[in-house]
Amino acid sequence: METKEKIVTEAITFITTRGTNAFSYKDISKEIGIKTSSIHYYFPTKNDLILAVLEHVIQKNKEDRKRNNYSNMKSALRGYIDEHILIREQNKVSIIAALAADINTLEPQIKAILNNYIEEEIDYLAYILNKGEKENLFVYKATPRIQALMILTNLLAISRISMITKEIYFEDVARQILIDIEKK
Amino acid sequence: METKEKIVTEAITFITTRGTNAFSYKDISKEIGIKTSSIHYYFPTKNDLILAVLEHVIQKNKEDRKRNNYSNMKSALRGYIDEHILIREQNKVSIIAALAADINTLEPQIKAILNNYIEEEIDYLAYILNKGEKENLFVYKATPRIQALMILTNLLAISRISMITKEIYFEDVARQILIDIEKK
DNA sequence: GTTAATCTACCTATTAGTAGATAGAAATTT
DNA sequence: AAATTTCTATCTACTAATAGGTAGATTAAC
Repeated sequence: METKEKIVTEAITFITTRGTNAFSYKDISKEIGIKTSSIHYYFPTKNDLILAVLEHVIQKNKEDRKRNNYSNMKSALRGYIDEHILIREQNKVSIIAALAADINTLEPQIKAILNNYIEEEIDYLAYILNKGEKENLFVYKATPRIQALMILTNLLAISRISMITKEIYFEDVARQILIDIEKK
Repeated sequence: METKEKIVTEAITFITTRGTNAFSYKDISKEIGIKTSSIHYYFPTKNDLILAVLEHVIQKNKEDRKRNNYSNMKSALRGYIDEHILIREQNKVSIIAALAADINTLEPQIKAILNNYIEEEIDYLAYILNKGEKENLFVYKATPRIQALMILTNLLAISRISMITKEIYFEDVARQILIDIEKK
C-alpha cells in the first residue's frame, strides 16, 4: 500500500475510534513508521487530512453500494443494517457519528460535505423504505424520509451506547428495526 | 456562585458542546477569570473534573425528575422528550452523548458510572412505556426496555444530526416518537 | 537535472500538572 | 483581647511533553 493510502487508513481508524481531537500526526507516524513531516507532505494541515478521510469513506461507500444488487427492498434494508453491523464489529463508529461528535471544532467545509453526505444517506434509506412500502413489504406511520431518520438515528446512537453498556443492545436494536416495519 | 461551581458549570458547557478532548483548563480559566492552577486546586486532574461534571449532571437530573409529577404516562413521555428538547435548544448534547463519543479516551471509572447512568435512563423510560401500555395509552411491538432503547437512540443521535443538517429534523423525530407508539 | 518522497532539525503555542509564595479568614492559644 | 497558628483560596513561576507546522537537506527515481 502507498504511504498516502496508509496515512488515510490509519487516520480513519483513529477518527472512528477516538475522534478527531484525540489523535495527532505523531500517533499516525508511530503506527506506520514515518516522520510527522512526511504526513504533512501529503496533508499539510489536519483539516486536509480529515477532509481526505471523509471523502475517501464517502467514495468507498458509494462504490460498495454500486456492487450490491438486492432482489427486494427487505434485503436492501438488511444490507443497510449490515453495513452498520460491520463497523460495530470493528469497534468503530461510522464517519457520520465520528465527525458529528466533533462538529463544533471542525471547519465549515467539513460540515458542509458531511451535511450533504447525511442527506444522501437519508435519501438512500428513504428510497428503500418507500419502495418497500409500495411492494407491500413494509408498513410505517411516518413519511419515508422521517422513517429513514428514525432508523438512521437508532443505528448511529446504538453503536456508541453498546460500547458502554451491553454489546447485545446493538443486536436488539438492529433486529427491532426490521420487526417494527415488517408487514406480515 | 462559588468558584468550584463556576468551574463545573463551564466544564459542562465545554464538554457538551466540544467534547472532553477539545477543551483545556486554560479555556475554563479564561472564561471565569482565574488561573489554571486554581482549577487544579479544586480538580487536580482532568479526570477529576470530568468525573465531577458527570456526577453533577446525574444528581441534577435525579432532582429534576423528583420534582415532576405526571398525571399519566403520555405526559411523562412528553416530559422525557422535553428534557432533550431543552438541551438541544441550548445547542448542547446530553452528557451521555458527549461522553459516549469520547469513551475510548476516558478512564474506566467514568465508563462504569456512565454505564450505570445509561441503564437507569433505560429503566426510567421502560417504566413509562410499560405503564403506558398497561394503561392502554401506548402500543409497540418490542419489549419495554428495547422500545426504550429505540427512543433513547432516536433522541441521542438526532440531537447531533440536526446540528449538521436541518434543525427541523429534531422536531420531526421528537414528534414521530410519540405518533409511533400512540394508541388511538 | 528535475521531481517526488522522505528525513533532520527546528519553532511556537498549548497542555496537563507541580511547587511554592502570599494574603486573608478562622480557629486556637496565651 | 491579643498573638499565633492553621486553613483556604488564589497567585506566580515553572516543567516536561505534545501539538501542529515549517524550512531546508538528502536521496532515489524518471
